[in-house]
Amino acid sequence: MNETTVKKRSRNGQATRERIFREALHLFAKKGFEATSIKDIAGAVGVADAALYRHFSSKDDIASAIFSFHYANLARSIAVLASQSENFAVALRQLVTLLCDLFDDTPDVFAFILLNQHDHLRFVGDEDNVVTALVGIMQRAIDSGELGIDNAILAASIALGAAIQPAVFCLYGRLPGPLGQHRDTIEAAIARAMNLHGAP
Amino acid sequence: MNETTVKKRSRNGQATRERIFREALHLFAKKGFEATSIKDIAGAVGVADAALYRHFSSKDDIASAIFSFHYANLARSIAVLASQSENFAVALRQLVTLLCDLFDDTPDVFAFILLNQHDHLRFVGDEDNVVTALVGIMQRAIDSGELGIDNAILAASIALGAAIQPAVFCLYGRLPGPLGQHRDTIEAAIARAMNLHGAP
DNA sequence: TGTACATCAGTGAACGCGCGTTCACTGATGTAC
DNA sequence: TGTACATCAGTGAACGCGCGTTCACTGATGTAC
Repeated sequence: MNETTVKKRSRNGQATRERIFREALHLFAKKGFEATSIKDIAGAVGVADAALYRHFSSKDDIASAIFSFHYANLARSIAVLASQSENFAVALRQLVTLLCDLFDDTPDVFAFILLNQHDHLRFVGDEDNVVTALVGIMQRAIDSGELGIDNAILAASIALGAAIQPAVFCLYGRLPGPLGQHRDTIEAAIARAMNLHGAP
Repeated sequence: MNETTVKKRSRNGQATRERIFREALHLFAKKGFEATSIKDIAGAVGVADAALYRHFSSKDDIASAIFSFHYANLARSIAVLASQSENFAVALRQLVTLLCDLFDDTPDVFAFILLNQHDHLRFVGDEDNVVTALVGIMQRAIDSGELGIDNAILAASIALGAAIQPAVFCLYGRLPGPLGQHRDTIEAAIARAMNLHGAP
């Protein structure tokens, strides 16, 4: 035991809160919400179980906070990309790039959203909603004549599935990573699926 | 209390086993495995909790039996469809039809497999495996020159995602059902995505 | 056909375990004067 | 600057609850002779 191992007691709870946030994300992504206990999280952070309750009101609250933060983040990125792309083809390319990067750079975030979406999506409104943003992209492309599928929601689901399922295959080791190496193939396939027409 | 309500005691445990199988599937599909208790299942079946252990060795055993049965069933259907289709385009059409029918006819089965795949897929071998069957279809189409994506696994993931995500949207009420009404659009989109060429 | 016994499906109560959560408490850090 | 007090992050032990599972038992059904 030298002096560097002495427990520091800081009043900056924000730092601990962020470590809980990060470690819980990691465990939830790896094992799932139910299979992760409060003790697991506290152990990973290096504090007693009870300390978690200084920063979050419950186990559910931890998961909700993590999901809301990252999901809203993703939704906002998609909305920004949509508003900044000069046409539908570019928007599709950037969307695929965004999802590939998310998967390759922060696999925990990707896996967590993927695994836990069903428990949280019903609490997410239309604001900062990934699906809403995607459907918006599709509807604009229909209106401008660039998209050759007349149902925006259906088109959004097809494009999303075609982009996400390769990531799922990567996650479970069926497809070698990084996902980015398949980006061009995925993007081209989605572009064909969407039956692109040049804007009139 | 008339005589028709008197509890019958039959020695045919198979019938009870099948009711457990069906009710558990329904509850797992609706609420998920963790959120469904042994009491829930027993209540739905109309027996005491302990009776379940005459037919299955544990709660996990119930879920495993249900998953194995239906997943292997699906995998075999896909393998049959693959072996009986005269070309890749027909196989794709039949695959989409199969998945749409599965969703519309037995939504519980679809939802259960979708929600619980991650807990069970690692115990599934290559025999009777949905992904293996799909990749086989893709590889044959690559060999025959019909498929314009050179990575069979990647192509399988894109096609699967494009077919399944619309079902997920249906399941969560974002896309109006039945899924079958979108079958032609989905199938055409996947065919384009796969960059079909006529067999030489 | 009657009788004695074995088997089977199902019961109700209890068990132990792990979980999320609470509680009184500690000691370091910040603050008012 | 010193002192008294308030606040904060963190602790260890305990709690209660619900869960999956077990157990001894029941009574109807099947079977051997």
